[in-house]
Amino acid sequence: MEQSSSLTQSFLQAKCALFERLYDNLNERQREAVFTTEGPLLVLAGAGSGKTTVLVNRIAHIIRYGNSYFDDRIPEGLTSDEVGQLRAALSLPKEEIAEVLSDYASGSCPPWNVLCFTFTNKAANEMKERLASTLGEEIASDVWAGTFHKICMRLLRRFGSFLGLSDGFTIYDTEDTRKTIVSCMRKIGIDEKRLPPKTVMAEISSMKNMLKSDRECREEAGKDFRRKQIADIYTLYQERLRLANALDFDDIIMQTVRLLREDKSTIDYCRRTFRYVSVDEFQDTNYAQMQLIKILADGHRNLMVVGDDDQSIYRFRGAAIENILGFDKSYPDAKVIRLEQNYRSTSNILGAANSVIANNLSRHQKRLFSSLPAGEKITVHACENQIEEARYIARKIKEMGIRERRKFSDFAILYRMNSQSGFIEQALSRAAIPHRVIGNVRFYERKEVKDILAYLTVVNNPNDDLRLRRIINEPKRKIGDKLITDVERLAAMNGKSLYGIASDAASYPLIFKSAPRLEDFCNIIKNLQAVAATGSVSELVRTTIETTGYGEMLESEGEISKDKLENVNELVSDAAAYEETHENPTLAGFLEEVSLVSDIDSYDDEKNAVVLMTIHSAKGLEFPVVFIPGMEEGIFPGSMSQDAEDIEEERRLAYVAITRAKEKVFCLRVIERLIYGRVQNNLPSRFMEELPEELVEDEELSAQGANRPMLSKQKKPPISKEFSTVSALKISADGGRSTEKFAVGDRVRHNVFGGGMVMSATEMGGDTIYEVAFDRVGTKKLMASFAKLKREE
DNA sequence: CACGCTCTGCCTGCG
DNA sequence: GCAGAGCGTG
Repeated sequence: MEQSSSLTQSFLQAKCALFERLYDNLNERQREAVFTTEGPLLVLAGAGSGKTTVLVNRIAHIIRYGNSYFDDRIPEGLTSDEVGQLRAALSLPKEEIAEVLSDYASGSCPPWNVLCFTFTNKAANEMKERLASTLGEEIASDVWAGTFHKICMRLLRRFGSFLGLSDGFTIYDTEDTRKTIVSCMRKIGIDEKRLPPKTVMAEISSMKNMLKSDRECREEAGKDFRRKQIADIYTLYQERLRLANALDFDDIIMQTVRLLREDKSTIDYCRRTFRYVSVDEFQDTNYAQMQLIKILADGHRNLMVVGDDDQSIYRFRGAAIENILGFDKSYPDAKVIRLEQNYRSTSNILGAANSVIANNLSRHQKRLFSSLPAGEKITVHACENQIEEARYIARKIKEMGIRERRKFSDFAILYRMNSQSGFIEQALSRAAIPHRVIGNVRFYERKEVKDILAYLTVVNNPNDDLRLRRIINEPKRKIGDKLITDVERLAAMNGKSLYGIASDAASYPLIFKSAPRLEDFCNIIKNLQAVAATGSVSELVRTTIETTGYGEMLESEGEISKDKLENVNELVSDAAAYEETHENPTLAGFLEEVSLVSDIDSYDDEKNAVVLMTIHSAKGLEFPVVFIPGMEEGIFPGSMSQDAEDIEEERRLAYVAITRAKEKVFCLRVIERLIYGRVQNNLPSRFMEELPEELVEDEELSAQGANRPMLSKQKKPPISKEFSTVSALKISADGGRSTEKFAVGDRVRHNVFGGGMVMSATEMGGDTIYEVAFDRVGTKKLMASFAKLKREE
């Protein structure tokens, strides 16, 4: 007894020591997260704290060893010799330790029992690649790793018939959704001016994110007319989706939750399959996704979520930061592990980022630290205008490229909005600096690409009226609006799809005359369906371009449509690439793949080029040198952010931007900004002011603009003759002097427009122009001497 | 039915 | 300042 107890002790010690040795490239906290395979686990992973490493190692660990680290059982018939050998194994190279451990591990887990939600496809692919290098290609490919949408689509394709979804259902993108909603509104007779489709879309989307059906939406609306209208549109919209055999992005999640709640065979399958569930970028999940996670994880309760509340930047899209802030309420027994050591950025950069984010109130308290040297200070710089700002960036890239022998791919330019890229692209081109822009117009959203995809969708799912409408007269086939409307009317009357009517046009007197044209179109589709049934996807794409006349149309347009032709042909190679990377390539699979890619998925850090993208896209990436142009009030934070919560989100965005950098950060701003065709003089961003002075190197005056006075923290603002901005704080300080002055943030009242809030104040020719966001009529610019603004009590 | 003119309305953006 | 939508005309 004595003997065996000490043997047990020795064995367990040796086993744990071996596991620790196996992961000695991780720190203690990271290792703990890897070993904690059972039960709910929240990993609060600060920026650059090795979150992905933990996630990958943990999954590999689960598959290989299960809960072996904490499992106190010992293998049967273990001898003291074996334990001695185990101890001796500590000196072996890691691969051999791994071998030895698998002999003694008490558990392992088939890869298909492991589920991991990632934020982008790119993250999922990277994860699979990293798993492949430790576990081998075959095992890695059996892990369920993907975005919420990918995983849900897999479940919907398999079990969706329960919900009435038939094979080959379509995914509606934002544009399809918008068009459908507009058409629903017209049907009901709701004025698009009074109720913008954009608002309706956002409302319906947020209802779906809250898992609310149209019925619940209507019940909640009560007497609220507007909300009742939205509920009506919601109902009709869902009806349209159902008829078209389509789902929108929000439905993919919502319907999956429904499926799991209502269909026993689905939930049984999932509970059986997903023994281990992990979620990356947990701070950006929404309510529906959280419910999905709970349903899936509640069988085995082996749920690990990783995230950083400070990097939650999708609130505007429904992400519920409460998911991460209140995880311990959903799972009171959750273990919490904080990863606070940053391995990415210099301590100056981290100090700057910490100091900015410290201004946020709603967050998990934590303090990231870096063991890297101080490094360079943050450079803060003001330029005269956006052209100068762009040139400044180009010049710095050249300088640092030569002096510090940097590659172009060391540099990233991260901005608040895509429209900021234009000037910078120009400057980089002129300076012959290779660069790539991520985002802007997404490839799959270009008209010509969407047109070809619409053909493919119709081939796959002829009932998709929306896509059919898109292409029935593209290229022109003399099928005009009048005729389409007639076909639509017949379709509604007979309960058929547009295609159903068009393919049988001769039987309807109303459109009998046009039957040949409609039937010609249907024959094109039928022929393509035949190709789809026998040939490859890429062949189908090529045939589509040829037989629909689309390619011919583009060719005949010559030079103007050269790019379009290229894009369309690019689609053929995309299809070929899809065929190569998938085991059972199908048209439906290709279309799904295409609907679910994001622009960041195409980012390839191997290419030696400067990269331009929004801060949102840069989440999860890192670069040696980061430029952040447009650090101005009204841009970053944007003019749309008003309440404290919006500002906190913007601040998190600033935090994300700064923490992307490993070695150097440039914060840039512009004195005179041309925006929406107007000149704006923005104040420096408050986030710039929040940088600690000792970590900042002020390079305020650009070489070109040195002869002109500039705004700076210390200097008084300049009063140039025709146009200049006065610091809002200044106005506030001088407030009570002569005529009443208002500061940014003040509540004011206007005779006609009513109450509102001052958004900006600009001195101009002795007068002050206030930009006021009125509660009822939106934002207006007013001259102080005319507007007769009063302070609102 | 196609073209061209005017009007509007603008962030970020999973998939 | 620019693109996309709506409207009127040839």
